[in-house]
Amino acid sequence: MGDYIFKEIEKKWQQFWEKEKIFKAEVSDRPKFYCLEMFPYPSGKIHMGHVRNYTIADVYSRYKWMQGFNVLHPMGFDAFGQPAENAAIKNKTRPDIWTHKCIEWMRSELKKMGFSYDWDREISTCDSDYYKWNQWIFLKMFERGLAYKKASAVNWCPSCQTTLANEEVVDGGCWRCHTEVKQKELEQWYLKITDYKERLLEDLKQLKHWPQRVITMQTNWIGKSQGVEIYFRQKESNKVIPVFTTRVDTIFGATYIVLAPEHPLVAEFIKGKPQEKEVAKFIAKVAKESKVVRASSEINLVKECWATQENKGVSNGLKKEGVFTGAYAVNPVNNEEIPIWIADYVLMEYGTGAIMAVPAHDQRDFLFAREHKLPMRMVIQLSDVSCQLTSDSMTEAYEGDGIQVNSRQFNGLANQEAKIKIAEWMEQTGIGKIQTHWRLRDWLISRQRYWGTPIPIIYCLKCGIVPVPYADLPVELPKDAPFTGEGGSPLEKVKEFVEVSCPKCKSKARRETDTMATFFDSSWYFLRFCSPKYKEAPFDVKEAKYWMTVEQYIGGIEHAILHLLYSRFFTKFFKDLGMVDFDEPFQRLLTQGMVLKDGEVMSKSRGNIVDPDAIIKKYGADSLRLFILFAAPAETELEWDDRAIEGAYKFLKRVWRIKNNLKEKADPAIVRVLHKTIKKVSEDFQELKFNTAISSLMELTNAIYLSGADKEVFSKLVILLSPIAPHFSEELWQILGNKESIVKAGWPAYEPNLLIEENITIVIQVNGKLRSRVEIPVDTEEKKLKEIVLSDDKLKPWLKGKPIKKFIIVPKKLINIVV
RNA sequence: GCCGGAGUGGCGAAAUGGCAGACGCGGCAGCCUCAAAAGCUGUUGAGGGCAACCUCAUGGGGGUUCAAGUCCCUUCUCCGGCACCA
Repeated sequence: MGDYIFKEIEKKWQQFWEKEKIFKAEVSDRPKFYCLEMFPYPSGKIHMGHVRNYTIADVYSRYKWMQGFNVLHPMGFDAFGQPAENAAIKNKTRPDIWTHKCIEWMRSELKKMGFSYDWDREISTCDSDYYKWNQWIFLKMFERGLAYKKASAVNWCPSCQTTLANEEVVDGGCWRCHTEVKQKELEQWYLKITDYKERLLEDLKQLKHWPQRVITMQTNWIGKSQGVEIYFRQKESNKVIPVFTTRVDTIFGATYIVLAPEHPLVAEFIKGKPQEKEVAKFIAKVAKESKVVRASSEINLVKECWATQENKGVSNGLKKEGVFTGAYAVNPVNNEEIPIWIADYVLMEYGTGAIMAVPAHDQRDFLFAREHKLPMRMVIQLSDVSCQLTSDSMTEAYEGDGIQVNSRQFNGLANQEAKIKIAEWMEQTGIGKIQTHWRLRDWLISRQRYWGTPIPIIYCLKCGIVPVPYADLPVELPKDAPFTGEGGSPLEKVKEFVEVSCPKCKSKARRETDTMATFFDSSWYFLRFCSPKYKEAPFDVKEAKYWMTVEQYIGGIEHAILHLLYSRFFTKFFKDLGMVDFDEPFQRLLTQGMVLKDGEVMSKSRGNIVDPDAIIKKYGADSLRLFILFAAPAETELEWDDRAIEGAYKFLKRVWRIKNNLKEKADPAIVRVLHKTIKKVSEDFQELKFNTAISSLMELTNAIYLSGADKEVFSKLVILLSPIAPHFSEELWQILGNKESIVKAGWPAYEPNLLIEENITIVIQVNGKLRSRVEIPVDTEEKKLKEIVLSDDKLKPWLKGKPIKKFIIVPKKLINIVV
């Protein structure tokens, strides 16, 4: 019979699946399963990262189909974004035309992989049917005060000519083009994600099946820290200076306080003092250093500059510069007068912009105090009396736990206990207030770009900011906009778009020309997939109730913060609107590893890209799928290997040949191996451990090569292989005489009785070292077993003349004799 | 600096505390062939031994245990996240 001609086979079955709508998802009374992968940006070509991501999801979906679930496995395109504009400038085309061309091409490439999508549910975020609902959601948020406009210094990418969210600044550069990010004062739209900070943090606990590292990253990003705001006063003016600390137990050790250079009270404090000039000079100098350098991750660069310095035991390599203001503050717990300094290591945007400095117990304060010869006082002592710290002998701050000293009525308490007691005492006396600070900031969504969702807002001279009425949605992007590549949004230059009449008073008004960050689009697409053509709302509440939540979500780790945090935020917002009844959209998350070539990420600039299309042409999609699953566990990095893909292809051919040599009746031994394999593959699929599932399928195949298989055994092998190599398996399934798709064949069950072996091999160790093994019937009694073992010739030299101290029996496995 | 994760043959990798290296790639040998390709069968951690077999091996050093790649302590290296966050 025929050879394995993957080209014909793959085309045939792709057409079959599409025509027969095998993977159509419809609400039914069967148990549902929603398997979702992060939808791609339509750049035109798929890369190995897509192949890996979507193959993992596809195998799992097909496995769920075969188990009898009603599976929702949709695909769409995250189609807004800057490359379309860049292409428009470069190729003198329109972004919509370019994007749709890319989508078409990409869709055909995905189809060549044989993925089991319900293509009837395809969405593109750049279609007004979709982005209309972005605008709808924005308006709902606007009504509730969750979308607001604010002037502030924002991250600005000079190359993309647009603003960036904090989450989009990576190592001080633009996440997309890596250009150094600048600060710019602008009026911009924000979403009040901070209103959800408690829930975003708290509900992480519900995510039992998310990778720990994603949970940790989000926790850090939200950055909750609990402490006390303490009210110091300036000596002369009696002005309150609030200071935030998480270490209220060290309050008696505060020997000076430090304000950020931008702190609003600074000017007042230095006025008329001899220090005035020097302080002003210092502030000017700090202001010149860009905020990016001081506050963002570009610190890495600065760190390198300081790397040559001696910085043993230093918590960070930055030098701390500062000046004395000439003013004094009063410590409210002991009325001590302490100097007020200004330093660049205190940031205005965190806490209150002022700190109490405790050099003995904070490393940064320690370094600063040493540099400027400021006093130091121990207030936490080691609990070990034989080993006590003194402020003179310390080479670094002691930040650990201990016993309170020099702390008046709190002396002798453990510092953790004192922390609570002091905080309570401060609340009672009004010295301070228990408070929580957060790292999370509101989400900046304005972009000065064309290819995105227009923000549905109109500016009227009389009425101010006016939302576009729901009935007027969508605010459509004008198709013809001038793409010059010069600064500013092309939308500003489209008169018909900008010039409108006010929806309220009908007078002349101006339309907002900013568009939304594309992460807005992807924050709710998983809900749209439940009812992609719904016309009344972003999604049909009834359909979403059936399909949501997503049982398995699969995508790259690069979205651990951005997309996954925003999606969680939107879900909570929809819950508040009463549209969904759950807190979290994604039950289980798998972050797949990257595909590398020669130890490096595949990229155009490195020139090490392996094109999936070329591999499909040479070996077929099934071999590619098999290889990419087999080469490494799903979560770890995968090294592309040109030779190993050949191995995958060989394996398929090897299975293919079995059909020519089927026996009438297979040996019972092979049937037992089959059932073992069914068990192993089922368990591994459930845990998305495809590499070991495949290796057990290879073992079964090897066993069949040794002793042969009958039709029954071979059919089962083909079924087990079908989620991985679907075209290949459908073809064999048909050759075996089946009329229906193998997807409908059902997932095989294993017979537990067949897994029980009659004879088992027991390993015998002497003093933990392997010395012999015996084969015995499963039900051998311990006494008998002991007899057999002790008469084993191989053991004689090891046991001779030595008394047996212990005889350990691990049932059905191992015996260890200790002599 | 803090928080995660990882270090196992030439390579990708397996191992509920119980035979380390399953499965595959590559290598070597053989069969088939005029030859090649394809395929099939062996073999393949290191060292020693004619052999049966022995010794050593999961980044390093300690420990717990009858038994450790796996648990604990310590240390080194690499990767990722956060970072003058008070």
